[in-house]
Amino acid sequence: MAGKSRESQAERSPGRPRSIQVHEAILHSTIQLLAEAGYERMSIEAVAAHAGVGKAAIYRRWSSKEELVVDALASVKTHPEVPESGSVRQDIILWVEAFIQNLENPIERHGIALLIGTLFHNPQLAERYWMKYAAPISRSLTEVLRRGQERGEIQPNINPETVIDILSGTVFYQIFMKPPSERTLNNFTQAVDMLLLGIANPQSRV
Amino acid sequence: MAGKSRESQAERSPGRPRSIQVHEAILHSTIQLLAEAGYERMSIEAVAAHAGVGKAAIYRRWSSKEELVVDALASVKTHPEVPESGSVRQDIILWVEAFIQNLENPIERHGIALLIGTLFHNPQLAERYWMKYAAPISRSLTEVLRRGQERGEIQPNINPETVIDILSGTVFYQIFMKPPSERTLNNFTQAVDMLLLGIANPQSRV
Amino acid sequence: MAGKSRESQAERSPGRPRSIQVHEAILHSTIQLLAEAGYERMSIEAVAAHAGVGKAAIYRRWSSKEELVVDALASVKTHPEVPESGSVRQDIILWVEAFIQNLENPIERHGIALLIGTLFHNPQLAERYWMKYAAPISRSLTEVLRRGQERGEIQPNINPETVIDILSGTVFYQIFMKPPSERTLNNFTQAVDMLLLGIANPQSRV
Amino acid sequence: MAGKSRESQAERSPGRPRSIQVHEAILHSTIQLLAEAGYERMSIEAVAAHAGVGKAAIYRRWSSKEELVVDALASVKTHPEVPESGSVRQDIILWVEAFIQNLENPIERHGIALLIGTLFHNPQLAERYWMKYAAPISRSLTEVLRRGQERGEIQPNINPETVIDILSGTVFYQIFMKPPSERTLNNFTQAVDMLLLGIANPQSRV
DNA sequence: TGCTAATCGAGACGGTACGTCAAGTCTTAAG
DNA sequence: CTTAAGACTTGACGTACCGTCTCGATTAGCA
Repeated sequence: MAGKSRESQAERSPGRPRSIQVHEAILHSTIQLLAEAGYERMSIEAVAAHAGVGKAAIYRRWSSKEELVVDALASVKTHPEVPESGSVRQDIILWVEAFIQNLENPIERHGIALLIGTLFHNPQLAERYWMKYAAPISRSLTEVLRRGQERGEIQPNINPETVIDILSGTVFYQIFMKPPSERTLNNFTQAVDMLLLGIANPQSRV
Repeated sequence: MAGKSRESQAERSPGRPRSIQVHEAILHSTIQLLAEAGYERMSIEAVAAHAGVGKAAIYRRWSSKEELVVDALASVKTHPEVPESGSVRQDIILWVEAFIQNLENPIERHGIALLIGTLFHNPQLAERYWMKYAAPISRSLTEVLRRGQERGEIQPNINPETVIDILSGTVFYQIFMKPPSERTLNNFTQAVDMLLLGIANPQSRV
Repeated sequence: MAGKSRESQAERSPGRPRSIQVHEAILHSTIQLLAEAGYERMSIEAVAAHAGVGKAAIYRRWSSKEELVVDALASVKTHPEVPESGSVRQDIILWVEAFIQNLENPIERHGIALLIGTLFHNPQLAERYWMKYAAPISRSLTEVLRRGQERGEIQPNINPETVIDILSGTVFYQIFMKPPSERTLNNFTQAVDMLLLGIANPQSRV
Repeated sequence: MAGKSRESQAERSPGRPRSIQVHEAILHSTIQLLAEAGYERMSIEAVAAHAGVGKAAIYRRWSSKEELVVDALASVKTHPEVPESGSVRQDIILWVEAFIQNLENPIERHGIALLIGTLFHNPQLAERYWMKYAAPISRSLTEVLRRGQERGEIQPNINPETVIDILSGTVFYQIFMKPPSERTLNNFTQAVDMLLLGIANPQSRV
């Protein structure tokens, strides 16, 4: 009655199973070469050689360079801490600083660059990376804002998502889009204060 | 003081002069193929064939694919209007909308994607494109803010550059980094209002 | 009046002409590696490397390994001498010896082996090589037989082509098909005499 | 005198014995794919798939593609009949015709082509195939000649081996080396008669 | 009736070579 | 000296097999 065998959850496929060592060696080498050379200059062939692996082992798992890199980038994602200084302003500043520090990592940078280049003609891929990457960061700031609202520091009707867009965007813009010569990282605090207090003249407010 | 350079009368090099038709045909084909295929999928060979031109004619003018593309992108840049509705809030919203509309153009998108990918390992190139691209957009918003300060709608001590970073960043972030499924373009107005009025609770302000 | 230009016989195509040095380097390397490794073990990649040439330069000229090798083999063909000892028997023996000496060359051997393997599924290719290879050898023996007939040593109604088939076949068979242990090269003279005098018992002839 | 080998009672290794069905399925598939595609285009992987067998099952039995193919070819060898028409001339002609018919089989052809290609760099293998292939054919003609000598139709001092070389070679040469356009199969009879009667002019004989 | 050991299909493994493609350079003859 | 055309080297691409190596699942004969 119980049938031939119970593949219930496991669903093991026949044949030699794919080696996790190989899998990890590939991802690891991808990350390293990506950080050294950048997306375009990194070759699958070099990854295979560096990982001590045949090219087929890579193509068996990922169908293209893009897929591989996205997976590799996602594999090094770290979970951001939720800052807890007691004041929203301070928490937000700490969050921004952590965010910036994160983006100083060359791997992150290549990841973002890839995300942007990919987004246009491969939305599924972009989406996957986004979920793994942006979601945890957003969650962290959402928590900060929610506590701020609980403590009465933030207006209760504020939509946290919009705040996240503004703050993330401000950081991304400075780090990714402005050339080094134009960057003035010190005024992130300025930006946070503008967002908290507004830039409109109180006299002219409705 | 007699102007930037004086190729005016003399400076004529001997031999056959470079054809402007060729120059323009190359740029035109580059733009077209770039919009169709994206930076990586576009080949110089295809550009040459499409323009009815030899590859040498391209490499005589630009030293690499990157240089060519940056020049081609810069060649289609449009000068943004300065909105003049009478109110800063409305002007900013109009500016944001014009900005977004701009980014809907596939060529702009490829340009930005290239900018971001390039920035990391070719700062000079990135800088050049930035100057041609971002400067006019910034100038337009600076003007809006300056007029707002004149009319007393914006606090006088506000640094316009920081405001530009915040607004540009917010737009870029939504357009370039969020996957389509996550985009909520309608809350740009919300973001503008947050920036104008602040998100902090007035009771808790110092 | 004479039209655009006179490509009458020359038919020069535009663009950089193919380099004869490259052409020869490729053929030369092919021959060498073929002799060293044999057809199957010889790789196009190795030929390119050995010739100091890109793979594309090879594939621009020949569409496959087979084509290349056939051309390379044909390029080293030598023109056999027509022996002139005064007696047909001696001439034939000399021809056979020259033939055998020829087949001792590893390049010839690989060529023949390839010819046989190829013949079945690529008759055009086989035909081309045959014409360049076998025709001169046959011509040489035909001449020997013709002179034998003139001198009255050979029957006048004998078809030279059949004689060529018999003699060439006998040699090929020994050299190519018998394993070394079975080869008895010394009895080629025996074979020539059998062919000259016949093996049937004179008493039983009609 | 107790026979060639005595694996009869003992010699049994433990574990599951090798399946004869598997063995035969492999050989059968090899023959079929070999006939369809030729030696080089036939892949072990395809043989395994076609036979419904794992690659390991093949490599457990044969150490390389060459070994497998040689064995497969030998497995389809047929034992030639000894013709008995009463006259040597007729017997030889019948033998030649049977030989030719044999070579019309694509599997034979691939076998011979492989033999020739292999001979040069793998004499042992070639020898093995030769023994299984050529020996029975030769034996059949030797018998014909022996009977001819008994009946006084063939000169008693004729070395049968040399005759075999001549006749086999003539056939091989026409079938394998001449391209289809050059083949004139009808003059095999001519060749047999030349060999029987000789081509030299009786007047000029010693 | 189990135990042991070699088998089985399946398919992943490190490699090697394939034939294709594009980048950027060089070489023609024609203008 | 520039032009179009196209050959050049270089080097990566993604595919196909090779011969080897695991997997879990069968099979036999020996205990």
